[in-house]
Amino acid sequence: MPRFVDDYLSYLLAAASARVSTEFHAQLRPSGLSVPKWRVLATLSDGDALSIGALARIVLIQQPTLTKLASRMARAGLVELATDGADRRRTLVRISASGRRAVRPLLRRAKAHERRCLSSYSAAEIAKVKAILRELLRRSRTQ
Amino acid sequence: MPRFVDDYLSYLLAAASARVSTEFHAQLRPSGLSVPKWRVLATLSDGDALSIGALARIVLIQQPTLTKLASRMARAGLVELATDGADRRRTLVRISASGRRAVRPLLRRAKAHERRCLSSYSAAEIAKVKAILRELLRRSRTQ
DNA sequence: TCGAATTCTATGCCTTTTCATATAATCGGC
DNA sequence: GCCGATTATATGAAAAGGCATAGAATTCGA
Repeated sequence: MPRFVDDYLSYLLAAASARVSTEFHAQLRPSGLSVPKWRVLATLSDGDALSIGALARIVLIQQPTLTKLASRMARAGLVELATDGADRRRTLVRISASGRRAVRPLLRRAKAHERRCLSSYSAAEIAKVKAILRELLRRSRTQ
Repeated sequence: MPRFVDDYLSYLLAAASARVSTEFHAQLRPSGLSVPKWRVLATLSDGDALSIGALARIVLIQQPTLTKLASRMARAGLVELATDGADRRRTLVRISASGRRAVRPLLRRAKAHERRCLSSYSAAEIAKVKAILRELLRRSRTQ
């Protein structure tokens, strides 16, 4: 007997997400990074500094939680915090050299992990799913 | 400039999942249920009792966390706990009458919310995405 | 049927998150 | 330029979660 959740979009997304990221989580352990820390570093790895609020929206963490996470990461030397000169309410978060060193090998592993997860799908299928996920995001953002 | 995460499957899944369930979360607030409580009740709503471990796997919560959540929910009268007679290591969790009353309107709302999220996709697209998500789950389960 | 190995849940300690709100800076209209 | 409204972040107390492990029941092989 199928349960309610078995056909429920929200559940399928949560389950697929949990499965994929839990598998990768195991690869994270040796580096000592938690999942939230990894997400922050991965997000900051290829861009410039972001404000607390902007970063929180991207990494799917609430603002007060990110404020605390960022300050722990700053204490650990993974990121650097600075007040935005243009808008002094803002705190900018930037990846540090040491954060960059920590995240570099993980980015490679993450890409490899994704390839494994998707290895049996065609490029067209992968593109289709990603497009639908992006579209779901875009749509709900503007609602 | 696209960030690393923008094309990263794990992120797209997490983001889509977060977006969809956060929207629904707002509808959950009046009932006083947290997302984990809602998931437990929705899972138990259409089936029989489940053991702590089986339920934890379904609702994507770790076992010690679920042990604590279930006991809070039992204290709140939403579920009932009982030792499994057939295997006395097991604790069975069953939805109570009051839990059922609490979850019934939410199940309707959840279905409506899902329809809204997916309203602009064709039936074929929806089926395709759900199939791929289920396949991702099936595959990683057996690895 | 005995005992080691396995499975299932509970627990304790510590870390992290949440919720509500305070504080600080900026914006907009006058 | 000033003031109320808005936006951005920080903070504090309480709740929840994570990890390691203990305890209890079951299983399986000899």
